Amino acid sequence: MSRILIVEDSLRVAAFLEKGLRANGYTPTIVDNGNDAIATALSDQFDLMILDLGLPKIDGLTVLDALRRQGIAIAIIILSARHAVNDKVAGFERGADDYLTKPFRFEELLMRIRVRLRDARKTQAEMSTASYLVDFRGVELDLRSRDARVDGQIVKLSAREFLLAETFLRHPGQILSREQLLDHVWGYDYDPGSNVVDVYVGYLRKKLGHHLIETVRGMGYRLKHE
Amino acid sequence: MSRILIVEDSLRVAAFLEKGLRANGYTPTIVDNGNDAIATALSDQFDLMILDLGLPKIDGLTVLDALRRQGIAIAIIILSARHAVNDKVAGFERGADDYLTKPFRFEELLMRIRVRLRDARKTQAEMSTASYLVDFRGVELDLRSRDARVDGQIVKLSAREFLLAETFLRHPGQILSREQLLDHVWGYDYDPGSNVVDVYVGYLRKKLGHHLIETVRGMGYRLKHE
DNA sequence: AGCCACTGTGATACCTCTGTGACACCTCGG
DNA sequence: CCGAGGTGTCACAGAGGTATCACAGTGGCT
Repeated sequence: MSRILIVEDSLRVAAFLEKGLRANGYTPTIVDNGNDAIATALSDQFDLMILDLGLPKIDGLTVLDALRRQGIAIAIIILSARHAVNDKVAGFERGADDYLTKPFRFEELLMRIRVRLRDARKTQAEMSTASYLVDFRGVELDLRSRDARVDGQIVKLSAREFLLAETFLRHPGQILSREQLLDHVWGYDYDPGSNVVDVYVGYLRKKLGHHLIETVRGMGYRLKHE
Repeated sequence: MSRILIVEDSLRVAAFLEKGLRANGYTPTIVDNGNDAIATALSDQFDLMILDLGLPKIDGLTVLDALRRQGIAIAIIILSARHAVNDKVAGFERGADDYLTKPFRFEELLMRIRVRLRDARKTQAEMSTASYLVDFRGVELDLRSRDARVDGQIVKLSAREFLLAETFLRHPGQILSREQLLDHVWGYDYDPGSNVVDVYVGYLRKKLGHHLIETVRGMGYRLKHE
């Protein structure tokens, strides 16, 4: 299983990342400053590093420099609160593999992680030819064309609807709380008091069929699995 | 077995915690103020601390700060009477591992304790595979999906019913008094004069089969064990 | 600019679950 | 066999979680 090093000083974001990665089968480790980041990346075997640029004392870019100078080949995905293109360019020039601006949706990060790791198990299946498709009981999602098909019939989904549907199809049978769905589909800092999830589950049901998504009262929703 | 430090000034709650933890195989120690909490946590070897925020003199958050500043890595679960989200965030940011609002059900605390203690030694793989199932004579509870199955057939249980069933299955053959069941399933400050337990035992019998739960007159109920 | 699809909010209707109180029933000791 | 206290069951009302709708704002496209 892939080991991921999270370098992030905000406890809230770090916890969000850890929880999400663990739930998706990765083994995350958290450090909250540049020194530890360098030390840990050098001593331990990690497959990928998620690096926040806005660190106190030692800046993320400095960490990046230090690692690359020492010839550490670990894949690095940069997180940044700044919208400046400068950071993005600077990051790539110093050897980052990918770049993400906060706030981001967890699914987006996951996707990039999968690409970077070329994860033997899942991603290969997902990325190689045939499997741009996610399929579950007559409902297919074509990740490339963003089309959905129900029993062969093409159904148009909006961007949000598609993301939500994808999240459900990737976790069949598992209960997904409103909070989890907000994190994954809307981004981790979205207003928790909103009822968007309810509304969009309603949209999906109308488009994909009412039998597909089940309500688990007090817990959340899930794809029916029988 | 794991040693747990309870930091709680309310005698009633402390007693409730001690009794419950002891009954579940832990070894609890009680202190009722911040000074003792810090001193004990520093001197003794505890695996986990249950920390009430509403302490006199030295506040719980202060205790948390003091311990973390000294590099004590003990797992900490916070209890708080306040519903303010502020406390929750403040707690996490100062290094608490989990958070529970009073009044809480004992089962909920137990669950969190189990997660925290297991975190320490067992790996992710062990947690995700087995042990989400509780099984007893043809009745299964899937803790993750909140499904109940009787001889393979899925039976829908409400949240309360599920909790009650879980409590019985976790203590097969043991007589559980109405008081114990109230503590575990409804919360420690629930009106002791209520007959909810009787009513819900009735619901469970109807749904899971009348042979399953036996009445012990004058004592309580228990899972039949032959 | 005008159109249109999409997104998210707030209000409201709906519905399940929860717990109570009343009452019937059972069991045991006298 | 009777009474008392313990237990089982039911209907109901309140609480609170969920579904749905109309609408306003946004941004892309022509």
